[in-house]
Amino acid sequence: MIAEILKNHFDKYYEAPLEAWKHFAGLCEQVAYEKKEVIKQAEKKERYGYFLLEGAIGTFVWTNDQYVCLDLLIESDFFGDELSLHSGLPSPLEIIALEKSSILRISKSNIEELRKTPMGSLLMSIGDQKEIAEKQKKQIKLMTLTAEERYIELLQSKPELIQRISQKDIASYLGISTQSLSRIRRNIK
Amino acid sequence: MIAEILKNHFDKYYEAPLEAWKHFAGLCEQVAYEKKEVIKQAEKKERYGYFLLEGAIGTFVWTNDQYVCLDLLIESDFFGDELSLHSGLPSPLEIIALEKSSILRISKSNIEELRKTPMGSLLMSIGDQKEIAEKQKKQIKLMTLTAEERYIELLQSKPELIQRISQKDIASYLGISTQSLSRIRRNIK
DNA sequence: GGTTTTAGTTAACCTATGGTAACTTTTTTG
DNA sequence: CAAAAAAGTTACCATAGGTTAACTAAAACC
Repeated sequence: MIAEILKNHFDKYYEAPLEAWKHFAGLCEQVAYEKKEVIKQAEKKERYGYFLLEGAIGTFVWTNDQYVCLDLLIESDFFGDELSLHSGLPSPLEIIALEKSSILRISKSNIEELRKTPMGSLLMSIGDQKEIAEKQKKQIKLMTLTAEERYIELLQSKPELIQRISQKDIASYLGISTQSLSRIRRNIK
Repeated sequence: MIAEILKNHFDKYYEAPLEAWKHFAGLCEQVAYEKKEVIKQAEKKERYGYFLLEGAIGTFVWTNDQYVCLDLLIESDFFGDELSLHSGLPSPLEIIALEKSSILRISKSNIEELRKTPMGSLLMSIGDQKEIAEKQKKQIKLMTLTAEERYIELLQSKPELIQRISQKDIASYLGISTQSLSRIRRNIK
């Protein structure tokens, strides 16, 4: 059943038989987080990769005296502090459950196990490429769109996210103050 | 000799015997570009990965009515339109030689060949991770620093780049107008 | 080598967004 | 359920950075 969710989510990128996903799911454990619970602490080493089955999470970083939201996610998708996981070093990223969430996680050692299989290494590579593409798009938006345009774009591309995530976090994700977001919301109504 | 440059550049990330780098170099061809020459055209498919031996290049994209510089590079480093190369689809990225440049390039089929070796797949993965880390840093800077702070940061972290690249391109890379960059340069002197 | 094109500078003005602050609404907690 | 804390709204003012425009300097081209 979890294998089906994984297969279903991944079929658009890479088709593998259900058996393979069952094997994948077998390497994972399911964990539950309450709202506001910390999934990965800042300045610590990450030891897992995650797949969000149900709920919402946010990735944050405290730099240059500001708390910034780098990413917001609602089910279903992979997430994690990939850089820390890969390098084995601590990173400043903090990952927090923004709703009561059900999460699948896979340990670093099982990831390495998986990476040895052709499917595993392909999955990692696809994951990296997806992440690069996402970050490139985000950079372009930050550089070319106004705050209002970025909000409208998010509203159109991820309407459900706007419904479920607090405006505080959405403002931070868009790189603006909560007051600006309030003003923008008023203006476009 | 080219193998030595590659080994030297990569030793900080991954140590491989010179023989392995000779094999790598053997899969590449050396090409020369004049200043302003287009290395990869916008909306075309990328068929190569590149290593900049000498010179300077910039990655640009035309979106939302603006010409944005996504990346600037002086020797020696890998670069390319990775997303197009990996997906096989056209991408809007344009890569341009900003100085007379000497470049090593490797075809998509040779990359696939290389990826089958343990060293090759590790190199690709390291490259992806480096790119994700770079983009994450850039995003954080865009979201937390002012234009002036971003310029000073670049000045300190890559002084040579500031010397060699035109202010037009640096301004675009920093996400500001050339007039603003002029003003900033005057203010900090 | 002179002309045209491109890059860089400066100034005046304008606007989007940040910061402060006071207030209301919602959520959390004992 | 009441009290406290957090989230969201609104208004006012301050300012970083964009835009336009006119000018200068440097590079590219015939």
